[in-house]
Amino acid sequence: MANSRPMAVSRAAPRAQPARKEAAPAAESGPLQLGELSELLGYQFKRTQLRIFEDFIRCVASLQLTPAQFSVLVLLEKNPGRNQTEIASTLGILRPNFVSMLDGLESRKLCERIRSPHDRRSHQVMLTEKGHSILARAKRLVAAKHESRLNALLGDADRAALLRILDKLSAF
Amino acid sequence: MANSRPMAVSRAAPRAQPARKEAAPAAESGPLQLGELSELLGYQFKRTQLRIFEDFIRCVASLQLTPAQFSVLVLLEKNPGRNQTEIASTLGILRPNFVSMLDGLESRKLCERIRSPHDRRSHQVMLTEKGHSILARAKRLVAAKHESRLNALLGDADRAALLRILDKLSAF
DNA sequence: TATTGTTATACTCTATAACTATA
DNA sequence: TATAGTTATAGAGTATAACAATA
Repeated sequence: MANSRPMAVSRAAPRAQPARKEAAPAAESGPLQLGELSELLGYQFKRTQLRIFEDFIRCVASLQLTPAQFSVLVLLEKNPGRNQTEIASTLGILRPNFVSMLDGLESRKLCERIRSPHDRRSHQVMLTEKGHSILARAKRLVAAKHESRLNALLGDADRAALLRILDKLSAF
Repeated sequence: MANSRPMAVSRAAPRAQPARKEAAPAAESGPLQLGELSELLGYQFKRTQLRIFEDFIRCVASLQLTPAQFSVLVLLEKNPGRNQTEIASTLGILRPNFVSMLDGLESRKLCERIRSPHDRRSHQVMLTEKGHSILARAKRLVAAKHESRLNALLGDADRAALLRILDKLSAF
């Protein structure tokens, strides 16, 4: 999990040019220049997303839940009785890969599969009492440690702006 | 690469409650409710980032460059002669994993490793002429197809706001 | 002794094909 | 025949330990 903490993705100190020289020869030491990566949305998105997930994992470490597992539990809570195909596809998880994921959650008694009486091919998936309880605790940890830290850094205005922009990007 | 195109992460149509009933029983059909995932920055970040990378890959498909390979080429252009450890760590890539990545680029004659005369343990990595050329073409494709599509969707103001917020989040 | 590049390895994610049981 | 869940499998991506050459 602990990767080599990479540089600060800083936009600062653009290193003044030697005035006359063309094609700046690049520094021979010190931090590297990111060049156009600084303004490449995909690059910045990826790096930021990794940091956010790292923090999420750290914040709910006591409950041993990954971001993906958390997202499944949230979906089960809000949509009890839906089948595996529906849950998986909503989260962008391929059905074959969702099987072992559910196995993990079910073996921990956080959710259960129940053969649907209406269509015996499918499973109605739902949280157990323990699943509800763990999810509630996870939400509290996320709100108190993870989201609050993000909010403190961003401020209410930028957090709202970010969510609005992310929503806009859902059409991308 | 082509995953099951997941739902629209929409924030719309919150499904009016039946007025008196408590604990809304959740829809029995139709799209699932995302619940608190709608406002979970990490979740929205991840989904958006995947879409952005998919588009990037599609846009530079003719040059067969992944986002990671592109980022290496950009870094080599701006920082010629740096060693593998420096390049890799700047991009958050672990040194062992960077070896095969460089092998791939070098076998395509896009870059070359040169034993440093000052420290014969290390390699000075630099773009070849072909590497410069491919990178220039890649940048044009990214600007003309990828970034322009993002900009069209976001608008200048939101693009700038997003980059500013991402920069703020680099301290996270 | 410490560092650079490297190999080997393992674990997670993601992706596709194909099977079974139901419909 | 089509669909839900499943198995098997393959390929990325990511992580750690350890080795040879060099400092």
